Amino acid sequence: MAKHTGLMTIGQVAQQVEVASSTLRFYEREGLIRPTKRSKAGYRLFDREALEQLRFIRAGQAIGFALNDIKALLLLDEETSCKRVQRLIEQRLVEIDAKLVNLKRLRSTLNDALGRCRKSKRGCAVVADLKGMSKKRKTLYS
Amino acid sequence: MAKHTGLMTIGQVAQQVEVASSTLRFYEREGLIRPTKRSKAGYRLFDREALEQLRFIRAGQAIGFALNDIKALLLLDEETSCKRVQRLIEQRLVEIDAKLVNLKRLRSTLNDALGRCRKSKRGCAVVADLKGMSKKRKTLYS
DNA sequence: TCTAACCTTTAAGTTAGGTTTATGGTACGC
DNA sequence: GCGTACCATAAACCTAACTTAAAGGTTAGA
Repeated sequence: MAKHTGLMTIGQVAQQVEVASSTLRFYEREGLIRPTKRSKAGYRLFDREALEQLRFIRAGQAIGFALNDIKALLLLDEETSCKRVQRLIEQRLVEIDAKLVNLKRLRSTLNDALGRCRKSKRGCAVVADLKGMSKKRKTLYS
Repeated sequence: MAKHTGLMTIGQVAQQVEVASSTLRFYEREGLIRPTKRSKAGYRLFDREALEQLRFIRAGQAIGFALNDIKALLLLDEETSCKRVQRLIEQRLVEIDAKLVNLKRLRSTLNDALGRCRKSKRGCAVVADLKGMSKKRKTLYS
């Protein structure tokens, strides 16, 4: 198959980047990747660059970008001014900071409750806490 | 309506706890709440306790519990041993700690990239970073 | 009595990021 | 030339937590 061109079938690509073939077809439908060409029989054939692109996509996901954002990043193509990229990143940083604050607060709330819960003979401190919590704060988590 | 019983219609409850009426019907279907009674015409009527219960639900959501977990907590009812609650909380704490670690790492990655991105005249440091990232780490984010 | 703002139900739609199923063609080793 | 593993497509399904739509009954106020 694909004798000596360096091209790979969907399954080979899938194995390399550790995603399901169905996911790759889904990415293609969403406009995130495109096979280099098709074989006579209609098989998708990808070159090594596709691997790079897919790793880029997975890395983008790993840092919390939605596929739509990643698509935008892919369309930029390195030359383009990175203003837009900067804005995307800055936005993510704001979100992340908010999450960090909320998670830390949440952590200590739960940890305190757990401490009291472990000590108490009857009744549950955590449940009691939850009952009172909504009065104090709007969101602890996002 | 509901002249001098202290009962409220779904819309009144919805307004008090700031959720949509449809959400309350959804919660009922899911077994999270139940109206005290129905009016002659079939209108749901709730007492003040329902407000408490709903605030409990929202507080639970705010700290990252799924509705199913919250349902379990509601069924416990304060008397019950809080072993199960403890396990739920401990589990959440583990998740939270993992998230904190990932978010912090992510924050500094993005922040570094952003700094370099702001300085560079051409090409985008962030995009370049993303291209290299997948080789270094599995997950930065959850 | 009319009308606007409620309320009821069942069923289907939404979002994101895929996965699964049904049906059928292709490639390769023995 | 057979079996098995792989590929193709379209369309349906999945989760969570809701929202929206369609069709119709109720209530309060002027």
